[in-house]
Amino acid sequence: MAVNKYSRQREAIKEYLAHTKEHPTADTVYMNIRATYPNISLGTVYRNLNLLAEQGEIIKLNCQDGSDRFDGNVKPHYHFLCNNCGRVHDIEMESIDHINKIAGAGFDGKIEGHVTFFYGVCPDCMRNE
Amino acid sequence: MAVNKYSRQREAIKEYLAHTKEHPTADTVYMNIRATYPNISLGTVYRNLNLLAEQGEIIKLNCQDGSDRFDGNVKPHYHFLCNNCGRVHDIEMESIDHINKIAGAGFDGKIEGHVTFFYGVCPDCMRNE
DNA sequence: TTTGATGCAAATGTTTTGCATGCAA
DNA sequence: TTGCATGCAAAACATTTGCATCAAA
Repeated sequence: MAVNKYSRQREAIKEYLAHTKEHPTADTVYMNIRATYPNISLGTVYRNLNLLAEQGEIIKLNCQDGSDRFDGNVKPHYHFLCNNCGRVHDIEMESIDHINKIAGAGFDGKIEGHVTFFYGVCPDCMRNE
Repeated sequence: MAVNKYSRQREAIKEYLAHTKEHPTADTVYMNIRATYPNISLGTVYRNLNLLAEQGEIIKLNCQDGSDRFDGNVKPHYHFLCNNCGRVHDIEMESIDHINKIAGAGFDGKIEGHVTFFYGVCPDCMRNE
């Protein structure tokens, strides 16, 4: 695979994702990067998001509400989707990898991992109701 | 909310989903129903799938590969996505609802539930490799 | 120079919607 | 009859892609 050339746009996208906890969609990334690079195109944003995700520098979240969102935090962690405001939060929690074994008990295939989304009401929405 | 009127198309969709374990996409449902009702339109298929899902008669699966699929089995159960053939299988397993508590321990919001997808290699693909 | 990256616009794939007509109640 | 459901086609979205140009290396 060819090595990436430097590009200001890609750096800006990485930088933005590294400093936000918003779990933005591709379009939201686009809007934010445009504040700094007004000429950046949506195509470039998509190309770079996919490239960075393939290379493991960011994570592409296939959210339960159907949207794709991006996360600059590549450490394994879980996510929470608020049914009220629709925002995605990180959850710090102990490992639940043992559920792979539980699932494997009644299944003849090979279970390599799992993806889990929690949902409910987020702290912000609980306060403001 | 108005009560549904009977429609052969909607019945055919329910019937089809009740007897398959394929977890088909909307387009696959469309293709299959067309065998019986050649004039059915994709719009009708989408309208009915969404209607049935809203009413809890079928389940809309937001699959980890990005596709939306439908399941006629509304009993709570888990799903497995094969990384090799891309098919979705049902998994019979004991409850793992305790992970909601584990997640709640480090989170200030209210956790109402979770959605989990397991992935790996399915039994069919393990045999044929 | 060479070649990957970009901006732009067109193309693609999926899902939704408007509307006249059909059909269940 | 009434009004929900349908078929059809157009519209709406989200994402990808072709291509000429730009800019790292």
